[in-house]
Amino acid sequence: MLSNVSPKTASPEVRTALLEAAARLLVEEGPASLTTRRLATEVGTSTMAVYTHFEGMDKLRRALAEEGFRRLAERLDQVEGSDDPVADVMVMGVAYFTNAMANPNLYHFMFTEHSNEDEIGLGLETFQRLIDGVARAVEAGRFKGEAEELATQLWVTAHGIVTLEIAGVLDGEGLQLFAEMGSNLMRSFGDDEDSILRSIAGAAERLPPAFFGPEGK
Amino acid sequence: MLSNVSPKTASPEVRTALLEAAARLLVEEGPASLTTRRLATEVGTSTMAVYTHFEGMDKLRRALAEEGFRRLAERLDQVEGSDDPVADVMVMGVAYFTNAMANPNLYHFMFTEHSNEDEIGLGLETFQRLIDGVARAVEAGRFKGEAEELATQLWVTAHGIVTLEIAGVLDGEGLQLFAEMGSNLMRSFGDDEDSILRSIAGAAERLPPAFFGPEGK
DNA sequence: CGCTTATCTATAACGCTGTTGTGCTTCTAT
DNA sequence: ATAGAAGCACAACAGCGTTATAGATAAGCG
Repeated sequence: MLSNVSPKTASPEVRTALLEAAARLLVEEGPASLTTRRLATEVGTSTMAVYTHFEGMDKLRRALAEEGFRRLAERLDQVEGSDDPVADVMVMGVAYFTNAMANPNLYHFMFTEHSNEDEIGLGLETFQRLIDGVARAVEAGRFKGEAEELATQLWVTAHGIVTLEIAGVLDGEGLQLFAEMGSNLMRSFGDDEDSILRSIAGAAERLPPAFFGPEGK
Repeated sequence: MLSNVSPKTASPEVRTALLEAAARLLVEEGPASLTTRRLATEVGTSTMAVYTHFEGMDKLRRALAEEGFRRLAERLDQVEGSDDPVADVMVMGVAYFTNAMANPNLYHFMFTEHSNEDEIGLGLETFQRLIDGVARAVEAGRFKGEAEELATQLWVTAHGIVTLEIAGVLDGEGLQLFAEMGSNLMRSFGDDEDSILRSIAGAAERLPPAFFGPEGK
């Protein structure tokens, strides 16, 4: 490899390129493909770039986990609020589930890679979207209780289903199970059966156009 | 290392020693300590033992994941059946949660390492314990529905809480959350509030003696 | 402009990893 | 007793993350 045209100080985009290459490799080829030499080859640089723009593979992997949460937050932000906050939460739930199942390697990575103690609150900013949605349902009188507490129960259910589905023990019935458990959960939140059924119908109308399909690749 | 007294064909216990050393290393020092050379040193042999008794690190890791499910099943089998099947399920739930939180590295490993397609039903034999417990509650008229379906919902909830707790986002309130969500879940299974409260009281009596504490190490 | 300084990078090397090949030792079976 | 098989130690391979070193370019300042 000849040392030809090489920018020196003017290359903050190498960091972005590394991160995007890492995300693509993780999604398409799995975590084993995340090596310094492979990343360097993909970006067209040397392994030193990993140490210049990150502090090593550990920090790069952590940045990649954050990128995963950032993409999930972006997806959740695409869910537009309506006059039915419960339907909004349902649509967010489907977005969460669909996004996770479309990129299982990335989803698993997000909840695995921050095993280190520092900055435990990795996905909390993303989780705030769900809390806000639940808070609107509480304010509307549909849910009774503290928004964060209720949102946590929804998160636990979604996360449990997604991870077990990824592990291969749910035989692809994860989304259906999520709908069932989600309905029961919302009923335990104080919403009445008829309202839930109407919100399900309303949420269903917002889903079929493959709104959450694009990133299915 | 001199080649001194070395049994040839009469050593099926080397396989067990490797597996136990692997489990101990995983629990005490984390997944990074699972290397061929480290395992060989721990057992007092060479790295070739990994290839003699397993087919390589991949198969050894898979066997270790199975060992984790085997230990979990053993723990669940320690829960004695009583005349209150719902209380039995509650005690099993606490056993599941406590066992997982006592060895988070092993628990995470169990659901991660079978990423390969072959033999997806790794923990299904273990899961059968929960299904049987739920089936007794159904037969007793406490729960309404198909046992496997209800057990799956309990498993999803427990797994979601455990994994999020391990990830560090539940601030140690996992067990309390599990009790709350578990109660709501059982109520959605058709059990009435008073019966649930009585079963909780009955289950609580069987827990305090640190019945699930020994393996807390 | 000329010079210094800082930043980024390529190359090579270190110790580590999983894996494989080879040969020796020991047990089993005929 | 002899032939075969099986388990093991040792050495070597490519690949991994990481580090040290030196070269090349950009920016700052007289």
